[in-house]
Amino acid sequence: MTYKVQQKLIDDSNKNKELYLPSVSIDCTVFGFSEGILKVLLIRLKQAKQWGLPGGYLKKEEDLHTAAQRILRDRTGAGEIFLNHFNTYGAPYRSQGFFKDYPDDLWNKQRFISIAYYALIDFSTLTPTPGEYTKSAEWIDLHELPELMMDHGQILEDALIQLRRDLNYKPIGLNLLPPKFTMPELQKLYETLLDKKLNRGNFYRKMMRYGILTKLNETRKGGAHKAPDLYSFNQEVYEKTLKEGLQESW
Amino acid sequence: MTYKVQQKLIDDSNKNKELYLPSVSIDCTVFGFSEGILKVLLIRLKQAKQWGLPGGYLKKEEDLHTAAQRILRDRTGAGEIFLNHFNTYGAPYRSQGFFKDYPDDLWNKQRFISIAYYALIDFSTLTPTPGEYTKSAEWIDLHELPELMMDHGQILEDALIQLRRDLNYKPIGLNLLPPKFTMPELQKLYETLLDKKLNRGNFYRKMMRYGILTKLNETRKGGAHKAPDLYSFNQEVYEKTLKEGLQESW
DNA sequence: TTTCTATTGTTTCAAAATGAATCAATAGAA
DNA sequence: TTCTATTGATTCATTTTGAAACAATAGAAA
Repeated sequence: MTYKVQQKLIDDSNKNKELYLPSVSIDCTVFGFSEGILKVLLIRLKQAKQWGLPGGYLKKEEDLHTAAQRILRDRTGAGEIFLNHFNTYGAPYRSQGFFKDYPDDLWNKQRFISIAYYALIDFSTLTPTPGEYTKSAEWIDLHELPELMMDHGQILEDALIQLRRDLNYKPIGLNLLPPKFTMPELQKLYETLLDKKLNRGNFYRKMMRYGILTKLNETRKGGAHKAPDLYSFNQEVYEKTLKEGLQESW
Repeated sequence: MTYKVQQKLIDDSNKNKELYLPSVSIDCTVFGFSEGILKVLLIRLKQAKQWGLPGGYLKKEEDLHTAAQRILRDRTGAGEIFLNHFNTYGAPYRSQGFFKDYPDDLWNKQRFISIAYYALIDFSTLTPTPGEYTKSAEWIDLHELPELMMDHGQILEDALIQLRRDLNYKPIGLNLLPPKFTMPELQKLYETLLDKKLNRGNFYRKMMRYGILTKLNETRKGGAHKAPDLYSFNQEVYEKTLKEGLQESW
């Protein structure tokens, strides 16, 4: 490691110690959907070979959600995003492998308990731009995942499981469709997130029964074949459903 | 505050700083069920007026789940308990009110991000005993909750919501019944956790369909009226169901 | 302009699940 | 021996689901 790199590390380390709460980090799994393709936002830190989830630290007086938003914004330029906390990762030596070539007194090398969030956005509206510490920031297709640093592979896997489970409880994902959308578009979203084909008629019927959609007097012309109807959310019912959930079972 | 109390505080503070990771704490919401009554394990710290959830800190090289287990054991004497992480609480000044009369350099007064777990056990098998820092540790009926310290009221409320939701996914709670149990006992458990009456015939039918129960060739004699059949879990199917969940919906 | 075709909107019908009620069996109490 | 409350299990109507069908239609092809 050159002297210059070494010095930058020490400077950053001191700055971090000043600014951030020790022991706590935040990792965000940002899923991106567009036209039937599901991607995830990954970054590569400078000097790192492996990809990882965008993450960061918590400022000493900062709220957790605010921090998660800020970290995402720094990495991606994304604005207000609906973030869901789903798990916490704190195995004692989870970062040991990653930092093995770094000095032990590096602030970043201490043990961190990482609070994990996931989010879902439209990747076509966002071109990731690498930030100060990252050499790459890209949307990676979920079917072409590289090996990830530390326990980020596990975090990503868990996030996807949680996202799929949440689909049963919340009209999640609707917030990444445009204001007006068609039933096939909505179905495609569900199929992509679940990685599973759904029956068209049954999907239509079930969605309509939830009552969260308002059918507009417009169709999406332009494509070949029959023009599909356009829908928007019934914002009122949508909010209510977000709180109460789609189904109960017991 | 007397000199002696003050000195103890400082000693503990130094000991804590030595032993534990900064910024991270753990809170456990332990629900206790027995004979149709649902309670929660609450403690009162020495010098504290309000009740709170049993919580503690994470040792510098300790695993999160191990720490949660240890904290629970210290407070309750409980052995191996199935703990579920459900949320994290980290509002910047969440403990400010509680510690307002304490010196600012007290280790415990720093900002903590609390990792929250819930557990479910049979309260009749466990008599809580106050530990070193607690003057009381008791099972409190869920319908007679006192006001709790800090954000513990919120944590408890969230834990119950999560527990109820998990009932749809996991045969949770079964682990707090004795090895042999009756269908009415199982139903009572569900009714208590959900705070809702369930139809007897339908509950029976649904439970049987899951296939997680094995009917034994025994009945529970002794009570008045017809003796109910005894069941045990089909351990194999139980494990599988824990992984895959009871229902999918999509 | 007419015909064709793939896609969409909606319905149908059988199968499965659910809700509510019923009936037979039975352990202990009267 | 009879009575009674509870349990095990089933019935039946209703609702939901799964799978398929049919009608409508925008643009492509002829």
